[in-house]
Amino acid sequence: MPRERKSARTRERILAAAAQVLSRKGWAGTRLVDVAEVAAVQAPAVYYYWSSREELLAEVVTVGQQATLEHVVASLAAMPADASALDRIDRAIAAHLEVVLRRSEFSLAAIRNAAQLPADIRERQLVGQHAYADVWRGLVEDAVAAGELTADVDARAARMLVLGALNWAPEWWNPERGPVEDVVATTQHVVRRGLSTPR
Amino acid sequence: MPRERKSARTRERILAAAAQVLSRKGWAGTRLVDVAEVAAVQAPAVYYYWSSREELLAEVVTVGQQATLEHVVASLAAMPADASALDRIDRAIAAHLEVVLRRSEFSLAAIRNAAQLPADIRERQLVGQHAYADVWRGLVEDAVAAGELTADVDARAARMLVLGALNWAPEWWNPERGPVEDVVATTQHVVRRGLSTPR
DNA sequence: GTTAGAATCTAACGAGAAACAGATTCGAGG
DNA sequence: CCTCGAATCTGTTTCTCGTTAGATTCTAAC
Repeated sequence: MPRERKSARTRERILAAAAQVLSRKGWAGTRLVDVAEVAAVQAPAVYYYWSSREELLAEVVTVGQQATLEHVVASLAAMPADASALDRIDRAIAAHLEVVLRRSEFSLAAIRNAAQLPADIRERQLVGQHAYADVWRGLVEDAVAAGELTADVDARAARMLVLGALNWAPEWWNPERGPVEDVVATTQHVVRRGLSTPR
Repeated sequence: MPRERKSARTRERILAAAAQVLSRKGWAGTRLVDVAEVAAVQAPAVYYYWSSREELLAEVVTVGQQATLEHVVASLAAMPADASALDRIDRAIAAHLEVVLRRSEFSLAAIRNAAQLPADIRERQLVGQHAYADVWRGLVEDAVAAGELTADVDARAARMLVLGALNWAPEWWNPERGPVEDVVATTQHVVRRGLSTPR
């Protein structure tokens, strides 16, 4: 097996281990020894791939954040151009939940630690967060403009309530309770009713 | 001024300071020096009131958790006995939001750190969490039984989606954007529509 | 095989923070 | 005033953990 591959795999293993520990122990509580143990490696091996603990953890957060943005954007891009605004919201809900429930360690690490990041990293994180918020703002605005979505509630609040419900899902869902698809369906159902124009 | 009062006030000041730091820095990142600085006291003063750092932080979490439970239960108890199930849910939403948005430091400390608690404290915390979940389970079951609430979605998932939206609110709401009452109204509106039986 | 470089380890240092001990100030009652 | 105890501080100890240095093993190419 080629050298590059093996090295890259070790790097991924450490990164995944860091995500796991970070999501459970928090930013300050994540010790390199624990990360190393999960990755089946000694702590100093981390310094072969990252220049500091902070950089490793920052990468975990970035990956966790980007994964959601990219998957949602890609899912939306894959839809037919004439899809209705509400259908696009349904799709975004599904995509968001798929990431946070399936790649939950990275997502959880990013979500749970957002408020605890050191100032400089927090700043970078906010940029990505705003980019993602823009996607949803667009989705909601389109739906309101198309009359498919009720205009009698504060759009920002409504949007954040939905995102809150989505981000919270990993806290209570676990695979043993049933397939991701069921949660997705329920969420789409509730959100669609909650936001759509009453007839 | 009586001695007891002053002493009790210092204790409260330290506890509030701990809540503030804990909500921003996370369980492991909360240093006694920082707490002490916010409380305008030296670090060892903490040991006059608590036997360890862990006990202080645990109390913050307990208070943050209990505050929500108690306020919601008290609000529901104050309602007329013949209130409809949906009205009771509206009231619970309002009460929950009032606590997490107004007493946000304790709530945030409890919510954000729930997953990072040391095992023994986490266990105690789960007991309270289940007690609170029971209250909501009851609310939802009553509404379904009364036919005021749609029975065609998974009740547990729906309940957790709502609680997620509520718990997430402090992450995006801030007083400058407008009064708590507005958020409460929007939330009640969206949830009521999201869960109620389609006509 | 041998070697060079990549990958990983073992051992040790040093900063930072919790906890403890003892000294000190403050404030109410005699 | 003066004293006694409550409340808080200063100085010190101990331990944990990130980081560094240097040694060591593994692997691909010649």
